[in-house]
Amino acid sequence: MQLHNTLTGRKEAFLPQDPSCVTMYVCGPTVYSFAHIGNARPAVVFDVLAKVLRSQFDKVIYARNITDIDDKIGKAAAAEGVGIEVISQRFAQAYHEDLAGLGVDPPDHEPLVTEHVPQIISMIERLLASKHAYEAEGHVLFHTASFADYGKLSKRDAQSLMAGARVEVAPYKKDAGDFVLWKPSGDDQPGWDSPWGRGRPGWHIECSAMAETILGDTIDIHGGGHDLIFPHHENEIAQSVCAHGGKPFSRYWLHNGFLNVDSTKMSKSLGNVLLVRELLQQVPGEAIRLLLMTAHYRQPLDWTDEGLGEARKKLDRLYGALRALADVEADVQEPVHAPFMDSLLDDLNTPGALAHLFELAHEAHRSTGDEAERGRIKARLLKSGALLGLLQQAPEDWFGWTPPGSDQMSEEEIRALLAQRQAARKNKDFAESDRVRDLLKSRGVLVEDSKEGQRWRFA
RNA sequence: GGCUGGGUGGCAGAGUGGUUAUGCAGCGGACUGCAAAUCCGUGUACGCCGGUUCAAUUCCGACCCCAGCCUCCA
Repeated sequence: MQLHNTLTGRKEAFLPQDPSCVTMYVCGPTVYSFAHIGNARPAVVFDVLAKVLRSQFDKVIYARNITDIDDKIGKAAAAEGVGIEVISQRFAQAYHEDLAGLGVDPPDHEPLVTEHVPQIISMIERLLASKHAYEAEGHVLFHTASFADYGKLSKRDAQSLMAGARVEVAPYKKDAGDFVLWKPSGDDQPGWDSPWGRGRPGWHIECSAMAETILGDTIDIHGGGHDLIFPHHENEIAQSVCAHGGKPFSRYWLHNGFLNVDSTKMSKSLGNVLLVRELLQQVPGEAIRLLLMTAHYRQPLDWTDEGLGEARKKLDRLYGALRALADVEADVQEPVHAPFMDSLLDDLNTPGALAHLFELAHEAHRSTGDEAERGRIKARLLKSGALLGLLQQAPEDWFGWTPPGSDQMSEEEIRALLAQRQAARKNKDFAESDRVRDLLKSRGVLVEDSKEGQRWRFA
């Protein structure tokens, strides 16, 4: 398998340190509000990666954290006059619901920052002992000048980074590029007792400590959004490498590209933030998932209504092929479609893989008569789809999807009208037949006549 | 300014030193009572300018645009 490694800027053969077990850590959400579609992209990308890895290796340990202590959470809690755990639990649960709606499997581990404070403190103590960190005015800071490789991941020159920092530099920092490991908490802020007084962890140390706790000193893959390369991942490397006596932190770094909405960055001020849960009210989650895979994971992705409509049509096409194979059993012996797999093994090329899936759909419609061949095609479609987290529901369920709470016709009503139309057609009363079809169409129900009889689906 | 990644047919979006991406849309045909679905056929696409090469969209260089990061952010 080939993966693009941000650390080297190249595609490389992926070889885990333990050939029988892959370890992967992905930065998860800070739970202070509902997940938007941009949050969904890494979740889906690394879900696909996990599925592909599981198909190639005996064991995969995938950890994705939840940041449940953060000033934004504190702010939201203060605004409602509740404890931070009320906010973080509410939105962590919402996050789980939203991802389930997108067919994202839970990771093997989902560590909470609040449950790893002792490990965080331990790591900071080690960094202080080895002089990579220093205490100042109740804070503990990481001294970036103490780590020669600082800037390697983001390809930034450490000297110019520190010299060129434009932000106002806190007076207690030795160097502008130093970052906080521990900060003091006021009485009205959440905090934990520590050797440096009551306080709370800085953002970057959390991931280092949780990855260490769950996956060990050196992990195989670390993932996250492109925007996290600097400073978050750069800082994680500095902390972990220095706390582990120079051992590498992550061997491969993977970053997904950003998602724009109508060619514009999503932002609250522009009012174009699309929440996953709102989209799930409008279209099937599978369509959202597929749209997130239509561009290569490292490329930027522009989210548009047109794109979402196309994603639905693509699934109509794929489920249409499965429906055409409804009468045959999938051949369990048949492996995943080979060209499809090759695409995925080439740095997770989902657009290429999807193209091969469409070629299979074409084959499905062309193959007639040869039962065994059709059974193999069906198996390849289903097994390949499973790797992407697609095509796992019954075609009739896909075509019968309606938005929650919509006033669409019930299946009984539709069936009754179809029976009426069938009777009219039998009598060659095509005026009546077309009247019923138009009536259904006006209610969003499209009717098709196939050799197996009438079929319908919601528009 | 520094760093990173891009500019592909009407749209979306892969890929490749010489041969079909794929999907949607369009056009012609088949099938159909008519449709839909499906099938068959159909598009002289690779930012600009040089260079290397028998051959470049694909490699190299310059240029022009675009996006992201450099500050919390997936």
